[in-house]
Amino acid sequence: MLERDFFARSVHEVAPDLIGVTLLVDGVGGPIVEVEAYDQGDPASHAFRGQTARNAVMFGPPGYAYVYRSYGIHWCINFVCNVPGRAEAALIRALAPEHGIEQMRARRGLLADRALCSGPGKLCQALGITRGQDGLPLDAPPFELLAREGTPSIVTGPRIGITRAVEHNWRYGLAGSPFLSRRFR
DNA sequence: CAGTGGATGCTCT
DNA sequence: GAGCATCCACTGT
Repeated sequence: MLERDFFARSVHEVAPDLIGVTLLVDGVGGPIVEVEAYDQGDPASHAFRGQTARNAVMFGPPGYAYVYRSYGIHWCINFVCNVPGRAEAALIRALAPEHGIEQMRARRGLLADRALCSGPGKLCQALGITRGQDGLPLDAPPFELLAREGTPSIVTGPRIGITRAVEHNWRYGLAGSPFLSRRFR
């Protein structure tokens, strides 16, 4: 498991450190290969305009899951970072499917491995993440986070799917991974 | 491969 | 009533 205070830091430190960390939900998942950072004062962040019912978890303590519905169809999961009130979070965008691949296929349909978790919405569908996991701590079931071994080679670039604050290179990925949602330029 | 548009539900203006 | 931290199918090269 990750150290208790892993998430009690700036999201800009946590996000790259998440690359290579294994995320499991009820034993299904694999090493994270793509993450985006959203911080306080970030016009692209859900927390930018203050606390609401939807984003309340972002304003709470670090080390918790913030799950929201995207485009009315998909679910996306964030890990809350920093200290309460700072409302920073790392969006988990892709992982390498290694554990429970059969269950992922059952949830996603018969797809190539590289299509199972290569996007925030796909990843949540493959791991069975919904509103039911919003606000749950990351150091207790159904979650399991396993520290990475070694230091991965990390690439950065602009975040995807946003219209504001596009200038920041706050998207982090595992260099050369075939499981990214999109290539890095 | 690149580009486009529809599906769909909820939040906030 | 607008606008999404998306995905997939479909079009045209």
